[in-house]
Amino acid sequence: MNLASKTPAPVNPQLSVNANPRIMIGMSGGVDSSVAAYLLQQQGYAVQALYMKNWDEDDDAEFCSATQDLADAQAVCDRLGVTLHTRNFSAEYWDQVFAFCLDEFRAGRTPNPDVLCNREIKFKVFLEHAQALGAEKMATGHYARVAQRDGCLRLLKALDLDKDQSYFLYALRQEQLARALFPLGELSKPAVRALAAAQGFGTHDKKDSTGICFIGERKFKEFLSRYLPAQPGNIVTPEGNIIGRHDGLMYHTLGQRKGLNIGGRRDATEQPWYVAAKNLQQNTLTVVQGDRNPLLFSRILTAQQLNWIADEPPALPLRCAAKTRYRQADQICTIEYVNTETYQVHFDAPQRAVTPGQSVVFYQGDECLGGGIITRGHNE
RNA sequence: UGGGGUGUCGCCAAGCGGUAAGGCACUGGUUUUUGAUACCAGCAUUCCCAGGUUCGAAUCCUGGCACCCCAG
Repeated sequence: MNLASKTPAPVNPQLSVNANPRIMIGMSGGVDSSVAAYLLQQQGYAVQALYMKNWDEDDDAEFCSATQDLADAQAVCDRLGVTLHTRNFSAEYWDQVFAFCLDEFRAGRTPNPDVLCNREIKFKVFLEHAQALGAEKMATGHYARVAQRDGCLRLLKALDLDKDQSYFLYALRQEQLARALFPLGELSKPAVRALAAAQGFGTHDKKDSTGICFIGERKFKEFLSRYLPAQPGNIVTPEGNIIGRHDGLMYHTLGQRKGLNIGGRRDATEQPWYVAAKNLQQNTLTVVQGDRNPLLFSRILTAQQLNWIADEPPALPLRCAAKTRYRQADQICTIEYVNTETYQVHFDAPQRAVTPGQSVVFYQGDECLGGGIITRGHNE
């Protein structure tokens, strides 16, 4: 850790609070942010923590888990002698993240709330409050790295490629990265858990949380139906045969199998059915059989709202790699310029379920170049 | 109400006298900080109903009932 040379690790952090850089760690009550806080302290930072509650829970289960998360975060902070602040940014989350997502669902697209949440909440609202509380920098438990290279900050994949979360961070800008630290970027998940156990953190064996950040795991359709009421329509084949009913296009996404309720048919094979397209005008869901069905694949995608981590777009066309979904293996592609707002990505191999509203994120080796929102997948 | 056909899990469907395959759907779990996908597990003591034959019947017989097709 070279940081040690810049800021000699104090024997007792309490004695040098004023001398060391002040940092605010976003704590969720999970093992990752617990260990991140510990590591920052080891590196000599004057650490304070901020627990955010950005969703006013609407059911008891969520309330309980939020309460437990806060208690877990507090326990870790107590152990580290770190002050834990709490803030409720529900209004900001709703306005900057959720309302936009609802609009996207209404438009038949599939938004990624967490990409937005990082840009608008964690690395904006949170950062501003951290600074207001006296911190110079902020940190999170994300698995990603930042490095200075050729005069600007680069976002790099985590060393643990199995946990790499750079996909969710592609929408950040230089000024945000300049204030952010990711202490876990060079550690493996097992190493993080081992550190947590060694420190006696109760979170060391806590199950990783999944689901939309701050909202948590939900039964998707049931959850969304509270905000977007059912709008039943027909499920059709590409030939136009009606073979079922759906409760609303927004409850399904491209490539999805579950929830179609299509059983065996005399006129079809035994393969499962998948969503191939949505038709908003007719309110129909087009489905096809077989997870390798050609109608589920796209060789090209069009993307907008691009963000380049390095601020400037790279020279195009550019051969690089891309992911159209989190945890997907890198896919070789060529990025082509269409106009200032629009780019096309041509994949060497057809991609399954390229979905409007989702993010395409570009990589060159271990560097995340940026990404954008998919507006459509196509083959020519 | 003459002839023919069919009735097995929510759906498709094997079985054809030896003690209920499989797929889809669904449910649960694993993986996963989106939505998905994938993977694993569960899912008919019972075969339209009632009798009968048999050591033994979803499978054979009889009688009902229902649906489909062709004739009316």
